Amino acid sequence: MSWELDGERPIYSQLLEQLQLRIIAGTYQAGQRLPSVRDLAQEAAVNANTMQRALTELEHAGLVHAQRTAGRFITEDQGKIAATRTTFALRHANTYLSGMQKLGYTREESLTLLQEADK
Amino acid sequence: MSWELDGERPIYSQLLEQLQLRIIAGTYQAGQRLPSVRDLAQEAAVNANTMQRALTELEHAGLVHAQRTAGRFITEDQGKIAATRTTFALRHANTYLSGMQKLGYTREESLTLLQEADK
DNA sequence: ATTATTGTATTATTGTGCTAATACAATCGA
DNA sequence: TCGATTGTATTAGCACAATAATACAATAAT
Repeated sequence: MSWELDGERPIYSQLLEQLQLRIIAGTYQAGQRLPSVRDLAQEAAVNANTMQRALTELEHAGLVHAQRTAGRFITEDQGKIAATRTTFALRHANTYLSGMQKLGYTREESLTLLQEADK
Repeated sequence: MSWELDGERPIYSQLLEQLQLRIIAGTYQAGQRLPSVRDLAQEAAVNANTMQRALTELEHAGLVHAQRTAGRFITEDQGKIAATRTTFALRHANTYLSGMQKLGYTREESLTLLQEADK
């Protein structure tokens, strides 16, 4: 899995988001040990400090916990992971609906458009 | 109508987006004259240069055109405005679907979630 | 004709995200 | 025991968004 980064938003913020996604998607399993800050930074072609910042925020979110010198570990709380997934999904839904509303689309129009939309 | 700005993304980018929205929503009608850069800047509590940058990009998008000393005017091409609206809507739809896909939701799950979602 | 307003350009300064290069304390492993 | 690896902290420098303060040419209005 690759690290997709654009110059639109702060890198640490994008890293945080993708780390959360990997936990939700199961790329990093519950209880599993994460690669070291330096390894993750190198993997993402990013400075170690920037990755460090993302991991610190990820820890504030309660999805990982650091053990001084042993490394970082994904939370074992499956419920927390599932809750995060739901939170993300609802946020996406609200973002879509409010965005469409600002364009003058009704709720129904927003739904029907989605059924036709293809990538 | 107020100018909602957060510190997440560049201000000029948010201004551009909201200007586009106002044109799409009809707050600024086709052919209508825009307030001056300085007035718009003051209204948005933003530096004139920042507003200027947003307007320049808006002009690149073809939605407005500047007349040296008379001011800026919204395009009279209704089709272009409508096309912009559709483009925005499709982008929202794709953003939603791909975002949900990254969370592991199927297309159907994404649709049903949306039907239940409330603000 | 003169004045005010328009878009536009220029220069300087500030704040911050990001990189870079280390340094240190803790502890796991050989 | 001792070296390697861990998370963490610190300092410096660069790039750029944003602010601030003007300045100028063109032209609409009076």
